[in-house]
Amino acid sequence: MLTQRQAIILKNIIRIYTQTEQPVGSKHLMNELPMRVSSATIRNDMAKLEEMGLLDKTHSSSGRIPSIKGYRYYLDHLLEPSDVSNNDLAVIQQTFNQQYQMIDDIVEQSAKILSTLTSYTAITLGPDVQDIRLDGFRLVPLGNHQIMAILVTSIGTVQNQIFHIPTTISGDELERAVRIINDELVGQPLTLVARRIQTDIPQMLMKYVSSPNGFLDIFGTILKQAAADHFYVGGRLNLLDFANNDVSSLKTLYSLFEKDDDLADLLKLPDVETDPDGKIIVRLGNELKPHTLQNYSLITTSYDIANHGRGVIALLGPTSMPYSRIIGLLDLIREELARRITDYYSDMDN
Amino acid sequence: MLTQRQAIILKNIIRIYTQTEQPVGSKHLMNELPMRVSSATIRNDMAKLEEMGLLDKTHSSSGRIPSIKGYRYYLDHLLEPSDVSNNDLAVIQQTFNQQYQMIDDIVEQSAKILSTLTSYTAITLGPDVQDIRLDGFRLVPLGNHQIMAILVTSIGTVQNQIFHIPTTISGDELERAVRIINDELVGQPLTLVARRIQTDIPQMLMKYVSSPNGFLDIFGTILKQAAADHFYVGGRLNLLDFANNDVSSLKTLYSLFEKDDDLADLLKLPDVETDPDGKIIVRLGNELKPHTLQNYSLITTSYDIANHGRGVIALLGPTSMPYSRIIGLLDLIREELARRITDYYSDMDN
DNA sequence: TTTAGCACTTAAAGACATAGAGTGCTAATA
DNA sequence: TATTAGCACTCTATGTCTTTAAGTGCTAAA
Repeated sequence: MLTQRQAIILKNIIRIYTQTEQPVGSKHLMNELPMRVSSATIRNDMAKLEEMGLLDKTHSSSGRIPSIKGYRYYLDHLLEPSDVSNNDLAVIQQTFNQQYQMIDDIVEQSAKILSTLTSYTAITLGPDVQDIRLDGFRLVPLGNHQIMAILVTSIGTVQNQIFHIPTTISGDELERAVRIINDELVGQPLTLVARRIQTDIPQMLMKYVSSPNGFLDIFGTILKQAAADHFYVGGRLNLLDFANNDVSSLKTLYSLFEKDDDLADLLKLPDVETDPDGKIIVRLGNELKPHTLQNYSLITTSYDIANHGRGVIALLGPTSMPYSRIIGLLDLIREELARRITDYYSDMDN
Repeated sequence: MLTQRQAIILKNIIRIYTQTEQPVGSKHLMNELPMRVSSATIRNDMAKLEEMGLLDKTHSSSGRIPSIKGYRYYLDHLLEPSDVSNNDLAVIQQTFNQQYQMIDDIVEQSAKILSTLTSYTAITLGPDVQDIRLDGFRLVPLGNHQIMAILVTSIGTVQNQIFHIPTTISGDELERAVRIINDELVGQPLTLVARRIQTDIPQMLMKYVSSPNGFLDIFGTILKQAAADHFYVGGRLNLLDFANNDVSSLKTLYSLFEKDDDLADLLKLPDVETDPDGKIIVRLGNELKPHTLQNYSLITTSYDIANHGRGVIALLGPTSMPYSRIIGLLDLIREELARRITDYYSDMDN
């Protein structure tokens, strides 16, 4: 257990180190503490904190820097989120205020706001409703043997892709196939739809369409896209500032951002199901699987939309972030994002 | 005028400097020349080349590095493109060989290949036909007051975007409006279409549709997208390697890649109209407007598709590139890209 | 015209001294 | 008993000096 003074010392070393990125010495720290103690006393406490593994030295006679364990202790026991500044508040309100064409635009916008205000890199994911249903499927002939396949889901997201179709498939057949898909599958959860196009649907199509395989390929492709998570990354370029010229880690991180599956692994929290209140979770580099993230810190949280699932907000930055401010900010944006999406749904319903 | 030996010396200094990034000294160079001369002779020639401004020194007793003027001279008078290696050739053939859904996929693929083979950053632009015509316009209702607008051009490119429509516009009206647009404008060049929706089309719509403005906004938006240039950038991450940790130039370059208009300014060659044979043009940093590009070099060329316009291929790299190899490579990819697109068109026509 | 030879220049690397910021420990103090 | 003043010690950062190696320019001979 830490004494109260040790806690204050740890807290302030972390605060100062975040600002200066330099080891903090006892004399310097003396002038930064809320109470008056001598540098020798601070030195004694620092030695104890180091013994406990909460502080490190860069060399035997250097000042102290927080260790990973020290950060962990700080995050678990000492951190108090601070209020969002008026300036930040104004930016958030103003930037969010606009007309959105679809939910994903709001989600994307929140990643932009978060990255702008923090100068780190933000990642957001739209609400992941367990029972997203198929709302409609269209094939639009574009001429030149091209068709555009469009799939709309019950939460308003739209997937589309252009396909080349061989001359052997007639427009008539396609139209019949689309009608069957819509008659049979609209209103059903995407998971069930995915199962059924493997099982009974092919036979059903067979009756009316001569070669259902090409058609099912198209539908399956776009269905898979619709069912997959789509992440938005804001402030990619900020990474250049806080990755200390570590080109190799930059490369792997940028590649990571392109792979939605890997991002999902990284962000989906193990206890996201059981944790109802969207708690903010900070994971330090060593606690993350890809060891590329060693010197970074990842803050994740989730937001709830009543009856419309739960999404994820995350922030990637250096280990030495001003956590108080950042977490206050994240909390506000979480609420704001949820509110905007809720508004969007209620606008849609009337 | 350079003597033959001076030319050889300049050429070899550039060659060695490209490999080592170190100043080249007379003794070292002596062992790298095709003929046997003493270091003193080389020193004399080097002094003359420096006098002419073709070489620089980093300090008074250092070896020589090529000056910008030296590179310019080399590019204009000494450079001989080398043949593409068998290995590169195999990569190009193999990577190009696949089924493409649309022309832009081929253009994008060529940017990827070029950046992979060079380790630099490639930018490509699809063929820019003067008389791209409107091939069709569709509005697909998606439910929830959303519609997808789709515009197809005569060269097979497709633009689509989702819009929110107010309840005041009826589906019937939209359908009528779409029919009028297609009847009146299909087959006409996009430039003319853009003009006509400012002039006579609004009145024409007025007769059949109560409020044509919302509709024209949608059509105008997507028309503008279809008429704009769409660039593909390959090997963005390679920039991290050859930008020497210059974070600020990295940021401006990455931002540049996002702005198609700025890229167009940069890449569209002044003499692209008058130059029929798609010559390869190298522009060094100081010859480019954005002074962010000071330490880089931009190689541009164009490719012709008979009756289907002309596109642009570009490569951004450090000033000290192995130009012989790069230019040979660029030339081959230019031909290959043109061939693939031509094949695509002829496949489409039967 | 070319080359050998030589004096000169400079950057890079190592050796060394010094200042400054920091520590740990001891002994005195409240 | 907890705190503090004092002091010896440690390590980095900085500056100076020296040496080495790679290079140059110039001169005189081939």
